[in-house]
Amino acid sequence: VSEPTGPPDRAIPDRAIVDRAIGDRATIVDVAREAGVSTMTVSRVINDRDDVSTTTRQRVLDAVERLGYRPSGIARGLATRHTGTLGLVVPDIANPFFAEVARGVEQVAYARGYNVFLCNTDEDPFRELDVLGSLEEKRVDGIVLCSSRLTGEDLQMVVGAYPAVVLVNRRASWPGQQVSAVLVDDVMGGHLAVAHLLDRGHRMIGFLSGPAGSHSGQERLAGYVAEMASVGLAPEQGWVEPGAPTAEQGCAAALRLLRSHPELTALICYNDLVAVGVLRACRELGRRVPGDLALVGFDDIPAAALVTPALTTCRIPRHELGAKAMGLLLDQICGETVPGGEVVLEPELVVRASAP
Amino acid sequence: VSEPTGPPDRAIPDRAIVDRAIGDRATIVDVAREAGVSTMTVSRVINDRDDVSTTTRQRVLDAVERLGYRPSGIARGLATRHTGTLGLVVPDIANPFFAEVARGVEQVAYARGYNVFLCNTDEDPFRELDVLGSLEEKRVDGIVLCSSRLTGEDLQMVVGAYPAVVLVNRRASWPGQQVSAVLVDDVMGGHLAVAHLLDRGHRMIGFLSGPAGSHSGQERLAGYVAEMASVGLAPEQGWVEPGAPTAEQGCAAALRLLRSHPELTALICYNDLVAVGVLRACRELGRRVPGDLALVGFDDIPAAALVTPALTTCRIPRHELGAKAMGLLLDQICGETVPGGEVVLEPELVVRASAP
DNA sequence: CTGTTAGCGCCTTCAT
DNA sequence: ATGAAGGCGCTAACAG
Repeated sequence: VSEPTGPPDRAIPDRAIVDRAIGDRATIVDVAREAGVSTMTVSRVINDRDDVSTTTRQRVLDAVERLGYRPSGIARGLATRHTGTLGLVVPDIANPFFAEVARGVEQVAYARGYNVFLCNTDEDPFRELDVLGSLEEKRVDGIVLCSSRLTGEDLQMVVGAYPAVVLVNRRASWPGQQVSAVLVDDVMGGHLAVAHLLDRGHRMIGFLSGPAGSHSGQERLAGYVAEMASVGLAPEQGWVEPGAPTAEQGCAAALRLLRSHPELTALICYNDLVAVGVLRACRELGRRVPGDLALVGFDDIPAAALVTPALTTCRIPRHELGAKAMGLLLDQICGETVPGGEVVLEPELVVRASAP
Repeated sequence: VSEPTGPPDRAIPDRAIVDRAIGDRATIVDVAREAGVSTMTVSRVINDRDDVSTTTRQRVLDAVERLGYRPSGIARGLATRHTGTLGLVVPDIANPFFAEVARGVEQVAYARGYNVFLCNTDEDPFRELDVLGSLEEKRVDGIVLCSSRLTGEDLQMVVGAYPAVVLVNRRASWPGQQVSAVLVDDVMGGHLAVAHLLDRGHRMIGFLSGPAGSHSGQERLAGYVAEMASVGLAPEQGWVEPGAPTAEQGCAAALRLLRSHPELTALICYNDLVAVGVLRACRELGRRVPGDLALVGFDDIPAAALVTPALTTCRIPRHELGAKAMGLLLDQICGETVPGGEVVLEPELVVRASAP
């Protein structure tokens, strides 16, 4: 089990400053006094319970208004043992993929009255453990954990520390325990891309498979191979070329692949960035897209629609990924559902100019 | 003062579920008993105070370890009146601009031991008030508020409700009170873009000014006019064309402008999306970029480097915007600084192929 | 150096 | 329909 780097020292605010805004805040006692009732009655009103007479309720409401009272979620959390807060852990919110996942997460949480803590991990397992620890101290009611880099062992400990956990883009289970998860069917993505190209008459279809270790890359490749096989095609070994998932490396990989295998009439790319690289390579080689080479990417990043020609691509439902994850989490927290549920989302082919 | 739509009902988790993970958590009392000391001593140790003997400290630390104890931030918050949590309010985290701001915010907060709540407003003032209210209930120590759509009146109330507030992209002040803010010098952006083009020999420089009501659009335009004037040039009225900030409308606006003023040799665009639209228009008109028309955008979105030709653009320091905002906020919370400080960040010209 | 006492603001249980 | 007493887990202010 890896050790988290110690959490940074908590800054202790100057008392005077804090008191300026917090010190003179009205409490439930003030409201009770102002309304001439007990704190219990105030509590009943602000929690919207029905065993309070209409007139009393109104008196309390008026007092609340007059004093500008806001119940303290902190005190409430201490008393009820649930905080109405959740954690979202992502590698990097500046990555548009996770930004959209976060949007889905936040939207559903907001709709159901929860606030969510945003934590970035920079894909660093130590940092991941660290933020997870801070969320534990904050006593969140549950967490959504995206693309965790934790070892199985660490992950098991983490899962045990929270009332509820949902994984995004990762599966995990141990004897007698399975963690809820939301996943994308990447094999299906490979299918879709190939099927579209086959349908347009292509037979010589290459594959830029991305980083060698990528799980989704492997799955997309599997879908490609299977779909080719379904029409009796066995892609040559040399038709698959790995490479880092950037435009630069995509260009380089495409140059290698297209020079050694000029017979290819279509290319499927690990993601849209790679596809953009292929566009560059083709310009260099004098091959026209889609005329001389059809191109299908993955992800549907914003730039996919902006480059020329616009990219046909396999869209991952990022927003839904987040929304579904939060839905699962909240159902679990509310006890409507037991942990271990799994949702697999299907990608969708967006047809644009690069492979019409 | 506008009314917030009522906050959604808070979901109350099923007791049994919550107890599963929270109920049997070790408390400071357990640790004290295990270590054979008082709770106060444990408190001193976990708060890293130095008035504890080394041997006692070790005994406590061992007990903490053995019991897997984690102090409750909730209980701590109630006792100390500061929670170690902050709020970040943005229009839409899926917008890459705010995603990068958020990254900067989170990074600095993390480094100083704080957790941040992420809230989206969808540019809806009602929703903005609503999330602000929820943050108030959570007793955050401060907030960073991006591109607020609130009226001055509402904003004033909001600012009074928190220990500390920093505005991004908006200035606000009242008699006797000024709110801290981080801003971008858009006038300077206009200067930079024009200066670069003048330097390359352009004189006939048009401006696609974006949405008519846009504040930053106005400022950029002012910078453009001033810089042109500085070399004795007074752009014709017709050289400035407004339009929605999308590729589609950018293309349309460029078509209008270039057909009515074919003499233009360079164009400055409200943002990169508009610039992408201009690229399309030029393709349609058979004008080459940068040969027949030089192009400068704004923002430096990821796609700016991916399109062909890659866009020369005025980069807004988004990450720094967030980082500086959080820095200001924390300094204020710690009492190192008084409210009202203002930081103006300067954009930076990124030279690429569209205006080499 | 260590312990005791008294809350922080709210909710739960049990009375009335 | 309303109220009184006690506790959630932790820390501040004082003792010793």
